[in-house]
Amino acid sequence: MQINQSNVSVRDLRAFTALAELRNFTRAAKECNLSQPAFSALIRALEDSVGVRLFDRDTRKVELTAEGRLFLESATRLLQDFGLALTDLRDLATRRRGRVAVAVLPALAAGWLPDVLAEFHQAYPGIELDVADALADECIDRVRAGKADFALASSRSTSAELTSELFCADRFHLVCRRDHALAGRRRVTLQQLAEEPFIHLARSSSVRQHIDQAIWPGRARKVMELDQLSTVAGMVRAGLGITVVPALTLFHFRHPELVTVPLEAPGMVREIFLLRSRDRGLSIAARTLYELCVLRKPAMRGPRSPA
Amino acid sequence: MQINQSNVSVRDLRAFTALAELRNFTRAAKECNLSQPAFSALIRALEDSVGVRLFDRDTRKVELTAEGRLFLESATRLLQDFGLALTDLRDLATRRRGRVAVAVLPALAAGWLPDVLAEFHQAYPGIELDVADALADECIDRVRAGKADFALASSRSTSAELTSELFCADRFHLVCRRDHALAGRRRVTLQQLAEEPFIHLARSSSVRQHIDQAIWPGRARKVMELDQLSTVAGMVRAGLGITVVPALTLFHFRHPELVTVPLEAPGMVREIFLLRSRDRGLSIAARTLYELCVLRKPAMRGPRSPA
DNA sequence: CACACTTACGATATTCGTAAGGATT
DNA sequence: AATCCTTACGAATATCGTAAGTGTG
Repeated sequence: MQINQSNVSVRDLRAFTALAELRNFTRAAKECNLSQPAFSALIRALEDSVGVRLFDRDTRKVELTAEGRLFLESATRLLQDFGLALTDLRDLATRRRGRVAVAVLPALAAGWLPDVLAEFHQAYPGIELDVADALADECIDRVRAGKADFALASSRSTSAELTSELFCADRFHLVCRRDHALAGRRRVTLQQLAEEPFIHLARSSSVRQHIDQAIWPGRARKVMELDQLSTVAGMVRAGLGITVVPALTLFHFRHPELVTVPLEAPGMVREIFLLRSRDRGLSIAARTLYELCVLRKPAMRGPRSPA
Repeated sequence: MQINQSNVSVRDLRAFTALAELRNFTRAAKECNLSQPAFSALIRALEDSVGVRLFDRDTRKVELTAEGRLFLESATRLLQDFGLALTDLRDLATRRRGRVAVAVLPALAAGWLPDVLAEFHQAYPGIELDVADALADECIDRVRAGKADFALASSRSTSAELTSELFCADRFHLVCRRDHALAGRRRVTLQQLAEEPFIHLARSSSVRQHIDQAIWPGRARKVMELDQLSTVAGMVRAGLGITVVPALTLFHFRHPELVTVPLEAPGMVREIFLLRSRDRGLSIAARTLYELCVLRKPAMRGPRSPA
């Protein structure tokens, strides 16, 4: 007997239980796909390893010893537990079970993500999904805290813990009423919007920040400032002014009275990044969703105007 | 990945948990007494075996994957359970734990067994003892039913399930008062007792059966018939008669007014047998007590008269 | 003498350690 | 340059199957 350096394998336990059940070396050996002498040696090695004789055997009879009976209980339970552990693990690997948590900008979460998640869920119905629609800072926090596997946010990571890669570039569009002077254009420029009454989003939104950077505040004729894009849509529809929003939010403005026109403003792009922890790799489930997101990523130019 | 023929060993799990804890191949390898490359190969083989990547590793960092974290829980529990199973088993093997059940004739159980058990218990205090003091038939039943590991009884086994070996031969002694005519003899014969008033045990006792066989009933002057030997002792002491009992019961008659004299009756022997199941081997604890019983067995001639 | 476990032994696979390679800080 | 994981490869070890051995009913 080695000094407590016993090395018992799952196969050993299976051999043991097989012999305990069949009480016959020859048949148990066949069950384990081993020659009978090899099987015999295996059992002997196991007995040495645990330090106790497990079977009383002569040429006619094979019986568990009292100690063997005790060990059989343990061995059976161990095999069962191991099997369960392995099943769990393989369920994860085959994506039959699992969990993915993502943090996504509200615009993407509402407009683009649902179809992607639907596709994902249909392919892997056993995987639990956790979506947080949050602004950039909270997205980053969630990834950093391990509460999200990855995030789609509009700013790069601030710390070295996260990696970021460009996911898509969200270009801006004019939104106006169908009867507006610019409604028929294929493109519009910032200059053409300078004197238009403008419906703004709150200063805290990333959209507003981009716009303030491009159209310096003094130039635009601000009519009002709102928090929700759907409210902005209502205001524009009522003829109170125009607005400018990134392509990914245009789904808020799909309405027969409204028209969207791509904005000609080369530098004016809201970049969206895919953020994830630098050291903590993605789980299989998370990686799968990650890959699907990349595969289904919105076209870089943004969707055409619905007009 | 093999088709569900995974063979994982305890050593693999230990390596896995070591690496999960240390997050460093070199140190974990040392912990497992392996060269670092061998350890690396072992981990890779384990990952292949379970079919899932368990660690994310580059040259600078080793981290569990999400799947690895799940498996760590299982592995830890499995190792713990295995350790417990092994400890239990080795406790049995080293006789630090266990249980022995014996069925023993009342005479042996009261007179001879206590000292043997005391010795046994001192040597192996962790082993639980179950003693049934029962007559021959019940002793046999208990062994056959698996309720006793072995028995000391005064008849051979009736069935082929049990093996019996002669344990000791219990010879008969006269018991009389110190002032009795035969009290001074070194030996007495059956003839010398023929006319003595005789205190009998009940017909069901094995002692009585031996006596009835040797001294045919008509010849003895039966004074009374009792169930308990200690009552017989009292009657003899009161001068109501003599009796004849086997050596192993003489402890009932140790009294200043009583004398015991070996009986000269060659064929008259109560044989006591050690009985055990033919196929079911003895547990380590049982075998140990068995061996001690044989070692401490009463001398074949029976003890000298205390006179 | 037929069946079932054990021993013997040469062949095959695995596993090991050393040394070299490659990547990251 | 130092650290740490991986690859390469010959050597040591373990395991396997065939065949002979042994004991029991």
